[in-house]
Amino acid sequence: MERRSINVKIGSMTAKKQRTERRSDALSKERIVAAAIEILDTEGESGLTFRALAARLATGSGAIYWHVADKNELLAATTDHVIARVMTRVIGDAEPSEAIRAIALGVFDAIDEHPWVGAQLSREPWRTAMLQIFEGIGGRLQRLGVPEAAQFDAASVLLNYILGVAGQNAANARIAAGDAARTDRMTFLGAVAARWARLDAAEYPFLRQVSAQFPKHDDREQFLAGVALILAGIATVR
Amino acid sequence: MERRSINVKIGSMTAKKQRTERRSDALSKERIVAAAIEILDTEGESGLTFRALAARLATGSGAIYWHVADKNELLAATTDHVIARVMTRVIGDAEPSEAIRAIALGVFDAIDEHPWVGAQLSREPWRTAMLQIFEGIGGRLQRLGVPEAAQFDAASVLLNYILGVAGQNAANARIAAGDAARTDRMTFLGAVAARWARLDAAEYPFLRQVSAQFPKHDDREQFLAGVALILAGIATVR
DNA sequence: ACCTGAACACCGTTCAAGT
DNA sequence: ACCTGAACACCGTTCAAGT
Repeated sequence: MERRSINVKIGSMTAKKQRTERRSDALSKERIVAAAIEILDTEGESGLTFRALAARLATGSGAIYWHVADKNELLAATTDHVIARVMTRVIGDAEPSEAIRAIALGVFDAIDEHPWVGAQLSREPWRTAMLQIFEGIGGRLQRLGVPEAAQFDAASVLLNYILGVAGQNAANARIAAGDAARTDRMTFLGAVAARWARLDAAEYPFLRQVSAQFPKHDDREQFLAGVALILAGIATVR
Repeated sequence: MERRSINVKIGSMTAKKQRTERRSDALSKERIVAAAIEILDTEGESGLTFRALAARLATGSGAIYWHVADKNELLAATTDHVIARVMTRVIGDAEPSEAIRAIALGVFDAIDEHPWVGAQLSREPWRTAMLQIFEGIGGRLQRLGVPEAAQFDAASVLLNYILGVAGQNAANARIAAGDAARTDRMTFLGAVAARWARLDAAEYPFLRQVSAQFPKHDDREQFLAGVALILAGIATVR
């Protein structure tokens, strides 16, 4: 099948020697995860089916189950993969609060690139991806001098805030993708703002007021502003 | 069908006169939403299918589509219904920061009761449910004296934090429900903590330390501590 | 040990046909 | 106007059979 030629570049770079000596393009969890990420990025969450994945890997759909327990594990593995990359890139000896900002931003940008991660992160908690983020944040809070009794709560606020934003970005991307196939960011925000502006003035005064700033605002900046606000609150207890 | 007798109590209390004069137990969006909520509460998200819903309503599965566009709208309507109840209960003239705490807690408790709401809230944003929460928070921030330029960011942090926690609670409930059918809260938390304690000490020092406090901690208290932390951060800019 | 692909038990959604 | 329920086009998952 000519599909094979596409797959050559998918695996772990070149066809380095596998543990088994079978065909060099043998299936492996890594190749499956890589292919799944490609599908998720290009076709969206609904595009990832075992049939589509099998077709891309030029194999039978049942073969995937030899390497992966089920779709849940597959999705969790793709999320872990994306987040693990982010976290290794973020490792460094920056000043703690700066490091926290870097972690948050790294996750934000990763989700901007792979919106489906935002949904998955919340769906399967206590997996490697979340633990790495939590650990990264918690460690910096310790070095920041947050008293031990407050560290757990402080790390939790930051983590949950990040998860909340992640979920929203995933949802927005899903909506934008569905909308006439080619709605860009600005027109999407504009449409939301316009809808808010049309809301009942008595019932939604705040939303109407805010609708004016909405199209101008930058999600990434607002996300960072939120992190700063939370860090300011944490500074209060140390 | 004897199912009918069950359904009598499901609708809008007693069979008040309908707009149409047909059978008093005629289908309506409200009855469908109420039945869907019952299924979601008792069988979980995966239990809500159009076939199950139709069976409970003693009708054909196609009939539901006369009142509801598709499953997405059905889920959004159930979420709006649950959150709307919370928000009307919360309305009052409490001191602003106290009102914000009440809104947050109201949403938290609603999700504790209907875990699926936590997942749905993030899945379909910019719907009535989220707008009501956002408006409620934003309005109190104004009254709290937060400068106008900071109101949007401040309301967003709080909203996203709530959404993050909501998503986690939904996921935890889903896991607990799957686990041997009858894992209670404490043993679930204990299991998570035990797993954390077993993590590599070099890679996850923070998680290992925190694992000791984890079983003792109260999600609700921790949620409130997070709200307080964010409010403290917001107080910084006013 | 690993892969194949037909088969199974479901889904959401549609739609001709009824009342 | 509203409801019925068979039919359609999918799913994830299993498993006997192959190499």
